[in-house]
Amino acid sequence: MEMGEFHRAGRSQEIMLDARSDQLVFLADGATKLVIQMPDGGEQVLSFHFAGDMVHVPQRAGDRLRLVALDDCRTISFSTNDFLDVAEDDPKVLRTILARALMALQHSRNKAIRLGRKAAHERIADFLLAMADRIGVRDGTDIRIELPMSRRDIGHSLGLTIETVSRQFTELRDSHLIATSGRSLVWLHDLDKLSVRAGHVSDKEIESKNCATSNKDLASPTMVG
Amino acid sequence: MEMGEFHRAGRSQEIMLDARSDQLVFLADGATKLVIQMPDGGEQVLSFHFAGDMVHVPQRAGDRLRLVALDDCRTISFSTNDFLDVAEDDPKVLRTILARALMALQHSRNKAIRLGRKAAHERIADFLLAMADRIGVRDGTDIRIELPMSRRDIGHSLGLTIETVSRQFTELRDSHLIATSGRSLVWLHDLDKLSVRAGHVSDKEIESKNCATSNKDLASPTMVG
DNA sequence: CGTGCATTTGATAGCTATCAAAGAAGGTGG
DNA sequence: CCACCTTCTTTGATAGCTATCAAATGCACG
Repeated sequence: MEMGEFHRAGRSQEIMLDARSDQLVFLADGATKLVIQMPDGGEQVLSFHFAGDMVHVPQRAGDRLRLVALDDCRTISFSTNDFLDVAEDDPKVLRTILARALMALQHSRNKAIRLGRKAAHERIADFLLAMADRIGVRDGTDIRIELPMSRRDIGHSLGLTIETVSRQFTELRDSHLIATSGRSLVWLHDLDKLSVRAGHVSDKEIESKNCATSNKDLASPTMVG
Repeated sequence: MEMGEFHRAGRSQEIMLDARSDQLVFLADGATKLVIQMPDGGEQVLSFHFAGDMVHVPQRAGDRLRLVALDDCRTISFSTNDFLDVAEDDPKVLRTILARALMALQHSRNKAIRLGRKAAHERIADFLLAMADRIGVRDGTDIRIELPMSRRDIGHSLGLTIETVSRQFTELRDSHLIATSGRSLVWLHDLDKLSVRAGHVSDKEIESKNCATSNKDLASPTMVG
């Protein structure tokens, strides 16, 4: 088997993969999006990935699927079969890969849940909470997020237009649930209210929560990408 | 490790799983749906499954996720960890499981693609093509499908209301692309035109196809469930 | 400091959800 | 075998939401 292939890519550069076989890509650093080009010219973002993530890129859809860097990033990619051939000696590795695949499946299912419910404000709130989980950092009582993706990417990920995404951000800003600065900085002021807006929990659940369990226990379907 | 648990279930009965751990369910016979109960009372169908399918039901969402029989079916379920503990001796089994998980991931991604694009007629056409792939049988020049799920299930799967699903069926019937009988029988008259309506291929691609490759070669993202 | 691109804002049209009611389908008991 | 009854499906009218089209503003970069 060959060694994995190392790649570096800058903002909006495609990460070129061997189209001759299924690929397993490990993202060492940075952020990427997996996009599919639709016949009508549109684009759909299937998932976002961050440092440490594993991405499976099937061969079948080769020419239509693209892995694109959202910022400077480094990757190592393998042919899935080659990788598994080697991993057969070590069941632990296989199980790790399987666990990651099942996690990716959960994320994808959660994405489907989001897209299946139509309200734009729910999708945006859910997206922000998912990003907070993934790349958010505490900043006083807020959660600060530096979004590596554009409004367009967000829209393509959530099945919304860029204008609708923007309007939802504005609405969240007017409601004092978030603050923004520039294109990429977002502060989440109130995770509870965002959870309500995301449709994860009802108002009542939030009320009772204040005197009981932590937010983590009530965690609902969130997702990355 | 314990042996897998056998289950039988009839139409709309829930298949009870051990909530103490992730479960791997093998569907020996029949059809099932994996549904999640939303806080607002709504339901979202994550996937449909048929004889031979493997379903992964994560523990985390235990009380909200339900595996429900669409007709008489038999299943064997295992704790994922227990199953993998045994499978470690046999890398082939692990790889098979992994391959199935990656396939489920592809299906889920394709579902996300469907839901991400808003047009109801595209979702319905895509759904019918996916079902044709899965459980369709040739019937002269048609493909005949016996749908085990209700219009409500279809709607919950596609993020549409039951009324919209019904209207789309009516429209396809009026366009002579399909015929129906009773609640569950559907005949697909023209896969090419359905592919166009599903947004898989453009009109031009269909025209050129008639003197070149088979439909399979042009296969686009379709999915099961 | 200007230039190009991303984002925001506004007005309108189209699509789907919702509400309401009629019409089939399949199952049950007489 | 038929009438009934429940449930599912179909059809219709309306309101609400989001896409689309158009234009202005803001941001980042050279």
